[in-house]
Amino acid sequence: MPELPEVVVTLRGVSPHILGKQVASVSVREPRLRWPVTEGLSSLLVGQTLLEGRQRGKYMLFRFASGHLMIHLGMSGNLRIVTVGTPVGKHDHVDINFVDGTVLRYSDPRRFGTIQWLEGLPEEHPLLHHLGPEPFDDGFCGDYLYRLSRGRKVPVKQFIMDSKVVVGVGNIYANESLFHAGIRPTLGVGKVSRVRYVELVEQVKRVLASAIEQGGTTLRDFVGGDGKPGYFKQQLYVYGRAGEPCLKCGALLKEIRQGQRSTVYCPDCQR
DNA sequence: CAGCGCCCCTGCCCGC
DNA sequence: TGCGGGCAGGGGCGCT
Repeated sequence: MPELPEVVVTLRGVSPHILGKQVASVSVREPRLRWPVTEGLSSLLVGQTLLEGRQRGKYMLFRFASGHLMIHLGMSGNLRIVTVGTPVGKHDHVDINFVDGTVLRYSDPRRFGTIQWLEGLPEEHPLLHHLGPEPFDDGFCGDYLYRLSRGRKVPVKQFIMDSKVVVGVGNIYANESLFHAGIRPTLGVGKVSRVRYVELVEQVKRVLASAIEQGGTTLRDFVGGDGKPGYFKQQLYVYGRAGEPCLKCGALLKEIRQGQRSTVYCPDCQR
């Protein structure tokens, strides 16, 4: 589920409940995630105080004095705040228990996520090392995409979903951004003009920002319950609407597959 | 190096 | 109602 907006909103949602608090214990009920949960996580964390929570792409980074706890939600993960003694569900794989009884609970049915302890600089970690700019960075601009794309042939949709190009643009928002920019997802990147990249970047930023904004209001429930925090179904123009009429021009939206993922576009608005 | 296809896993939805 | 197949929003890896 989580695309960048969900990650950002999750981080904002859980942070106030755990920042500045000391870890009392850690339980890892299921270490077999995408990569196994760091061995001995408990002894690495216990006694340390959470100093900061931030995000790099879809990775969340929680800073402690001696390192960072890195959490990725994969496709089906979520984080929420519960209290000690809250019954454990089938997919509640990891708990970080704080001394005041607050629990940061990680849940992930498909186990595509990851929880790793990092020593040293997070940006030097192999999983973060090659990441491109954040979508809201000034460095992510039309000119950047234009220069990076010259001489290449990848379809523009795969290009903007490549984390070496820019982080945080997942399938849904790639579809949506391309729609709003009027660019056909299959178009080879080398053929896209500079002005069109300027437009695309603008749309990526706008679409992500509005999803985050929407999430901030829809999704305040990180606390308590067995809550799946329920992902925000904001207004999507193309994703999940194959065969339905385009909301701008009425033409029927088309669906194709690119890199094992579904692409939906308007054959009239996107060229 | 660029560009593909594969695969980790469970849940859910659809059609029979 | 039960069951099998296909599909899901991530993303690294290994092969050509």
